[in-house]
Amino acid sequence: MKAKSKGAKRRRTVQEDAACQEPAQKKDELLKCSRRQEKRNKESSKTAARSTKLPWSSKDRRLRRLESNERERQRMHNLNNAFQALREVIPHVRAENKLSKIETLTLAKNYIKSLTSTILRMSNGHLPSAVDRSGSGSRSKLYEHYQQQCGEEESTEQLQKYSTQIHSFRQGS
DNA sequence: TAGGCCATCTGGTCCT
DNA sequence: AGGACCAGATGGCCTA
Repeated sequence: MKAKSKGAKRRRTVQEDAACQEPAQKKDELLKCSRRQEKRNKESSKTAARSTKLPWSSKDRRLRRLESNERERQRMHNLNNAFQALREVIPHVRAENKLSKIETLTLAKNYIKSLTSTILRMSNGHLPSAVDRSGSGSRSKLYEHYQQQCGEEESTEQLQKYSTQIHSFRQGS
């Protein structure tokens, strides 16, 4: 896996896009900006035609769109914070090798499985705090849930799988 | 330079 | 009705 040592990067916002109109822009940048602008104009004329019945003026729509964008940006930032928090509780990963989102989720899933399997092995499948007292037997809910998720044969392989994965992430980075 | 990863914008749909 | 959520599109940055 690649090392992720990217600096802070941020896509231009619509407001910042206005700078694209500067004559000093490089040729390809101008092309990209104008293409984007063109697409936006096409989209906005499409939506304008579609929503002629709506009570919003085009100025209002624009304003509401900008507010929406801001909320969406905030939402994605929150999501990224959650990803970061998750990265920080997965052990054996060096901080400078930032896990991608998919790696984080995959590793977290296998980490949870390996922990569950370890707990069950250490407790022989009988956890006093997790015993189902409804009368369905002595097996813990944790054990039952785990078997539903993993199946019998997988339960002993999780730790190995997790270690292998960590190893490969570290090597690839 | 291609490919991976990511941020942002956007419109549609769901939920409160 | 309005905000949250989602997925697709787009383009920037970085590395091999």
